[in-house]
Amino acid sequence: MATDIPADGYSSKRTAEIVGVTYRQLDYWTRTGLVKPTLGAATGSGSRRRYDYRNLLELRAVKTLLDAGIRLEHVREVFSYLSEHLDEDVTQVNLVISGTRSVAVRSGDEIIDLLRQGQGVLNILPLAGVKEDLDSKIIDLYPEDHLAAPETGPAVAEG
Amino acid sequence: MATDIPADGYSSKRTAEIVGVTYRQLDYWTRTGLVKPTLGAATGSGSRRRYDYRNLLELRAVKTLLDAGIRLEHVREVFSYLSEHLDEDVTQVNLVISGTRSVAVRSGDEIIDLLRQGQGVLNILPLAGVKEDLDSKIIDLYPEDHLAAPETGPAVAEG
DNA sequence: GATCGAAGTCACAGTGGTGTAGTTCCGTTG
DNA sequence: CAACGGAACTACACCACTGTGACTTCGATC
Repeated sequence: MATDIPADGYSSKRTAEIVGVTYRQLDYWTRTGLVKPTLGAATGSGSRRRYDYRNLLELRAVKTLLDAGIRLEHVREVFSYLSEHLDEDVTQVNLVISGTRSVAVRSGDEIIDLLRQGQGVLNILPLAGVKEDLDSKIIDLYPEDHLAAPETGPAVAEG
Repeated sequence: MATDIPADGYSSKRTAEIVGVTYRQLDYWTRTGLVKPTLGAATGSGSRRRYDYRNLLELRAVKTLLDAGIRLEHVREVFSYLSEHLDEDVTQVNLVISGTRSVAVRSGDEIIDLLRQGQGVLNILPLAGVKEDLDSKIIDLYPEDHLAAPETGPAVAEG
């Protein structure tokens, strides 16, 4: 099964399409260190970046936060935390951002608890939605590639 | 009792101090229409703006959202809604921002419901905290003025 | 009507990009 | 194997937004 998943990931252009940002924006984010293309960073003009499925998940979460009106600077702060926790069962977790603190929260009750102590604003990002959006976008754009999906998602790269 | 509350409100400088922003920032927000000093807009160099207690509440909410990393542009969108609902018992309400939509939500259960349908990010601002912070800041900075507080808050202006 | 505090104005800085024009790598062709 | 062509990274200039600091100008008050 594992050999069904090409290991060469996604190109910048394709990643941008899937995530729903411009190439220039993805380039900017990558150059400024917001994301690191797991399967290969750029080494100069003509080299190619390679993003994996997890990168896509991260990028989609970033875009969702930006669309919600959160400043990129703030997303950056939050993001080191988020990227460590995308491994957990993403569909069961809500990301809660309280000021500069972030936590992964599993149940609604926990969120209510946080609300009670709540200083400032809670930003709640249901990660299940992020994954859903991402997967359907991949299938949408490249249905023919979507033949052997691993548990982590479609994750089928271009070939 | 009503006569105990000076009707001339708060000057720009004082408002900035209480809300916890620079004078220049408050000036910028006011010039660009984010807030309108209820008790008197500027009519040219040398004129004086006058903010009332409700303005302070609005401004404090704005600052809280900004501190939470939300873009001013987004705060502007949300704000027309918020300013209409600051009348309700502020200490009982949470402001929930979902995308560009805003709602006032009373109980935690309602928030959980919103989370379930949740597209994108929920930004939750407990307004009780906003009022508390504001009031204690007023008393902090100007204890001698705090003699006749109306139900809406300290609301005692300079004189 | 002088003084002084606050509003106005202008220029500039940092963030978060975007458009365009190279530049380089890499696979293909001759 | 060398030249070619295209994809995609890079560099540079430029934009809007969100301020800030410095200086000017005006209105209220004494």
